[in-house]
Amino acid sequence: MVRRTREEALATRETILDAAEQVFHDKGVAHASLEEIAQAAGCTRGAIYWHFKDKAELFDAMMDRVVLPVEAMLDRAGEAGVTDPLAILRLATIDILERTAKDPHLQRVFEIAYHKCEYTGDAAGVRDRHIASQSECQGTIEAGFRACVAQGYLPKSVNPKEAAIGAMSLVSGLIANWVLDPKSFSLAKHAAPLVDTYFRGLQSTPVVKAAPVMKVVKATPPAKVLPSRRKTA
Amino acid sequence: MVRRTREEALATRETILDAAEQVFHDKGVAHASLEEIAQAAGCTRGAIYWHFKDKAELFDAMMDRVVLPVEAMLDRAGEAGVTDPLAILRLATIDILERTAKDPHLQRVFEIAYHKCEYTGDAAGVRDRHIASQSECQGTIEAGFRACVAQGYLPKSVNPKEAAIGAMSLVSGLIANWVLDPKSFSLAKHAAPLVDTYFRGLQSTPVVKAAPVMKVVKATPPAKVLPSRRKTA
DNA sequence: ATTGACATACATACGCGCCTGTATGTAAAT
DNA sequence: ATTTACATACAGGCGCGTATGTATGTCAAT
Repeated sequence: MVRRTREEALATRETILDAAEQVFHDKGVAHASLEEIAQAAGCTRGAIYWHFKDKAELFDAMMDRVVLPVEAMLDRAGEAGVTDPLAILRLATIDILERTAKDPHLQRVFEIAYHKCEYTGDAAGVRDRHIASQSECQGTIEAGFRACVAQGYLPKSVNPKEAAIGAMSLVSGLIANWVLDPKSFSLAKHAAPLVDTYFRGLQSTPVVKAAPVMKVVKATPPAKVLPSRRKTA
Repeated sequence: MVRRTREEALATRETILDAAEQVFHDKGVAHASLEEIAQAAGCTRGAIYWHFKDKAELFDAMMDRVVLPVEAMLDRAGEAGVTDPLAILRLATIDILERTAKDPHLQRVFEIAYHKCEYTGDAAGVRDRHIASQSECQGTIEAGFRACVAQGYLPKSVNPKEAAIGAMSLVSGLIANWVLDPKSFSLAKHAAPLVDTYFRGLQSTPVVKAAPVMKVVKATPPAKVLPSRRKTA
């Protein structure tokens, strides 16, 4: 009755990860007990403690299983494209959104990461991991936009870092809002148009760049003082 | 030593809310115990249970204190503007971001809402509340964009709902990413340019709108079949 | 203006369930 | 025979909800 071969052990490990994904999604990470997860996996807590040190390590393993492939994909998109990096960025961005719209696995994990998990001090590893992941992704996209500017696909006035921040925020915001309430709108339908809208905005960036100019006027007279609305108390 | 007048009671209520905000932020909502909150507030759990039914109600009250004013502000922006609704939307959007960049109070609450709180089944009220809030906000913005299209501030080809989804996602994504790691970029500096980028994208929306056209050709020969990506399941 | 009765605004104490971590048992694989 | 891959058993703590205690504020009646 009990299974013991190496591959069977790996199978139960995967089963536990599946169960964790399910229970984390239903109850939230903090409120999920290892007993529930074991029950969902058809084993006991003993099996979980054999494969993982504690809940945090289980969570990490569960995330890795899904996030690592996605990150690898993004990296490949970043390194390969020398021809038309803008199109590559566009496709990669839309691809993530459409992939999310289709894959229930991705949906669950994104929902856990965005809405069922507390980035708190005790499990700081989780938070650091997310930050690092974001930061890396951010860097990749920024490099892409830099290439776009260098090769003339975007105006010189575009700030690559800023463009990357906007793109990341738009995409992560879309995913977070959609998984929170999937019936509020169709991610599949709006993904490409919205990304295109943002990219068109980048292409039409004006050439002002007024910031670095120093001392345009020595002393500005207080002509029309705007009504200050501070004091939120 | 003990305080009993009405206003003193209200004061301790506020103190408890402050403490809850602090502890929720530090430990996460699920991991925060009422004992910790009471200790931070300089009282006992008895006081908390006097003012609030349980942790969920305490959380709700804490959020209300900050969110309600913001929502009220948004509503005012939505109803008032008949002249140039696009400018009003732009200002309101940027205002929320800049206000967030300045107000530590808002920052903490946003960080709690986005990263320190599990939208799980047991406290479904929290999730529903967030969804309702988002939905209302979404509707307000959508109405604004609709007015923009009607008054010619945006092309007819702009889909107001889609535009609102994008705006909401961009803003919430920006806030979520920034509060997660405030030193990764300056929200105050990039807020206005990024919003403007998105709005420029909307203004330059092409006039395709191919969807509503019916039966252009009776039977389309499969000349070049695009890879269909429907099937959201 | 006192006084008593009642409500208010908490503090304290208790019981309970749940969950965690570990220690131990055990049968099959190697 | 030893290790693997779990299942079972045990001890402990923590946090929640509630019940109860209590000192003060409030207010009407006198």
